[in-house]
Amino acid sequence: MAASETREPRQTRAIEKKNKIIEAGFKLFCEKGYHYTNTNEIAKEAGVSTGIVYHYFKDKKAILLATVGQMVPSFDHEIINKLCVSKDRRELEIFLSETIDRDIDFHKLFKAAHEEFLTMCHSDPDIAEYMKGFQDKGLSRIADTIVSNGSTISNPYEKVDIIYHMIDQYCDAVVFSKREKIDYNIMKELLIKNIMNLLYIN
Amino acid sequence: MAASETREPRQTRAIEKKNKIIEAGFKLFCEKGYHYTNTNEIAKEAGVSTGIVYHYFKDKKAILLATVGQMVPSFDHEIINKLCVSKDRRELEIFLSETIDRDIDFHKLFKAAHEEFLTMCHSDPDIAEYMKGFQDKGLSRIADTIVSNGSTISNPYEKVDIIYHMIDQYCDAVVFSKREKIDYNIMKELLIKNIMNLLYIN
Amino acid sequence: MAASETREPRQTRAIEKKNKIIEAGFKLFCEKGYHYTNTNEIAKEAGVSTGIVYHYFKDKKAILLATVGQMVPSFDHEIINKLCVSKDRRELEIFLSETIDRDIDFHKLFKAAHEEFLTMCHSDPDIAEYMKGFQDKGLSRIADTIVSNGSTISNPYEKVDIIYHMIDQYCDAVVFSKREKIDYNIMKELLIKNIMNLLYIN
Amino acid sequence: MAASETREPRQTRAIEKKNKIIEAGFKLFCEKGYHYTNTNEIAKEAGVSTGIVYHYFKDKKAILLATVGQMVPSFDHEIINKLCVSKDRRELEIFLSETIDRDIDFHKLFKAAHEEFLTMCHSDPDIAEYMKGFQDKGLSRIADTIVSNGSTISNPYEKVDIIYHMIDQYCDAVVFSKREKIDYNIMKELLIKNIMNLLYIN
DNA sequence: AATGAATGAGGTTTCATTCAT
DNA sequence: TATGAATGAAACCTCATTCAT
Repeated sequence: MAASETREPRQTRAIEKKNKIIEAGFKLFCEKGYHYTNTNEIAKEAGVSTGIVYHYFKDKKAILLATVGQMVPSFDHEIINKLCVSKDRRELEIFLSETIDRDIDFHKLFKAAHEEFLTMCHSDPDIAEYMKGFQDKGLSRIADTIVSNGSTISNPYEKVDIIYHMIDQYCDAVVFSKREKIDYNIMKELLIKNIMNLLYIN
Repeated sequence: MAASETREPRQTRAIEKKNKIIEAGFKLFCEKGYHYTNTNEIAKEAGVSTGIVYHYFKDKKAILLATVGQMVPSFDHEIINKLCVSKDRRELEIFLSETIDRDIDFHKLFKAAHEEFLTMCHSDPDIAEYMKGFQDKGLSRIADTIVSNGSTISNPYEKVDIIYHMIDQYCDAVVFSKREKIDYNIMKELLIKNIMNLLYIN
Repeated sequence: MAASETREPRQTRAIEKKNKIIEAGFKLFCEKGYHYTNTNEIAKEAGVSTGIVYHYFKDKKAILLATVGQMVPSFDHEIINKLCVSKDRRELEIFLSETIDRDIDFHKLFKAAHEEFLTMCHSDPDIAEYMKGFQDKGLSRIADTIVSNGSTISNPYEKVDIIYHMIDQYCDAVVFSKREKIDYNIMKELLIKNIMNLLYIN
Repeated sequence: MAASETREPRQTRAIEKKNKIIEAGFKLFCEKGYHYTNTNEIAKEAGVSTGIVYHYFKDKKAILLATVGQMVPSFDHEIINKLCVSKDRRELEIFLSETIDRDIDFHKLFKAAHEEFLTMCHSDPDIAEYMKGFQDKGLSRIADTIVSNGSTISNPYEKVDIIYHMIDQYCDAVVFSKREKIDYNIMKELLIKNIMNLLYIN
């Protein structure tokens, strides 16, 4: 889909320019939301003309699709290794804690756009399909590795999914909607304990 | 805020008309999303004129705010009682299972609008404030009752929050983005086990 | 088709406004051509706002379609009566001459738009269909009357068509593309003689 | 004017390239109309770059002007000879019939573009001038030959003009806008009879 | 309280043309 | 000569909101 809707530039300068547009779009989507960002602003932010935006992207939505890659936290090999290799509970807890902290920073930057994107999945089938594929790949890769590493963890696909969203939700709450009666440090501890428990549940 | 932005009609017919508008707005927001629904459509769906919409609501956003009440699942007393009173694990698990099933139906109807609303919380302070209050009230009421009932559950506010979002997330996945590799029945079992564990963690 | 693409206003003032838009569009299409006239200009010329244009017309093309009625010379009863009733050749010739003169004036006003419209028939199926129907009705009405009046003229449909276009073409030449070597008075005489001949050919 | 607006390339390859552009433009103008064809499409169809188009042509209009030569049927010597030399009515009628058939094929290919071009004559003085010269030359050449051949046909310029447009109109109707009530074979017969009559009218 | 016509700023997108390479 | 990325004015159209009735 992306291939038919976005022009793939060969030359380095062109790639840079395309990336500039994606970055500009991403930045503005995060700051103001997709619907409150117009294409002229994206062009201006990217330092290019309006027209060139439509040279690289079929339409405004195609820019949004191109930013998805930046909106989903990269499930890098570190996470994967830690999760399945490390058998030391304490080590894993510390790692989870660090991951959560990193994810909070990520949310501070991208979450608004990410969530709007999720929302649009519900009204726009194109986006839904695209997003689903993207998240699937990321989460499945983690679970796949767990499986292929011969871990004893049962139902890894289901667990990884649950854990991912628990962390995601926690970070979102910390960044955007701190409620008075909640102690977010305690909450984090509970979260980690709960995740640890989930991992080794049968 | 809502009070100052929406005119409260005294007469029954007027109230009915206002409610019709809210319902129409809610229906369309759910079906198409806030930004893809225009006020003329709302008026037509409600069977009223364009002008009268602006008699009852300050602007389009005010209609959205008025629909929030319908978007958050009612945390009724049943839930509250079961959660804190029941000490029988098995009974509680069954209850959780039923609650999840009910919540899935709720998602099928309202989730799209609900999520868009959450998204807008991030870019629109008015909405953020309004929404926070709303959710706060619902979730806090549960935790409050747990506390006042002398339950032995620790950190009830944090736990209720986590549990709420875990269920929410699960329902969303079931309704909107079923992933191939995931068995949602197993996932549900894991979820319940995990919630049970969380409740009695220290 | 017209019904679904144009809103039919009930109230007199609204009808007047709609007509103003049609007139404005027509005027500008004649002066500058359809493609060189933009909707803002039409609105301004009509003394209305941009938005209201799209309240009455689905899109710019719908305005064009609405102007067709004014672009085709009205084949009024006078023409019809003269053509079939009058058996006096001399009288008919004079009448043809007058008709041609009147048609020249008509061309001076409308021909550019008319021709552009014809052109668009070739690239736009909607317009083609609409135009065909319109011209069909006008020309057929003349031929129908000839038939129903028991005239001795054979093949009236074919003849009326040929004659109409001969006159049309002549007027167009007089108005727009006078060629040096041609004496348009002589040409007119030839035309009339030829038409008279055609009418009574077997 | 054309000379000053288009660069005349000396080298063969360049000439070929220019011709490719003209052909591409002509093809697309015929298929989609001038206003619905953009220069990028022309370049792509011609297999050249966008930029080079503007090396050979001052602007888009210049491409249109360059295509005119292909849009007017070539009034070749055959036609001319037949028309004036042949004194045999029957022979002439057959010839007219064949000419009309050939012209129908021509219309199938080129009429849309031709007509659009005529239309533009009315709004664009450059095109008007250019076109007038072109058609003038073609039609006048026929009439000139008639005159120089000592034909007895009176008012040849006027007659050739009328006849040309009658045929043109007939072909257009056959190709583009067949009306139900008309029998185009009968119409053709009438046309030929009428032309024959016109030729020998005084 | 009610209507729906009217407004007009602003959005997305196109495209003839230019320019750096 | 040749490329095709880049420009940016301008086009069409939408829609939240207002206003005359």
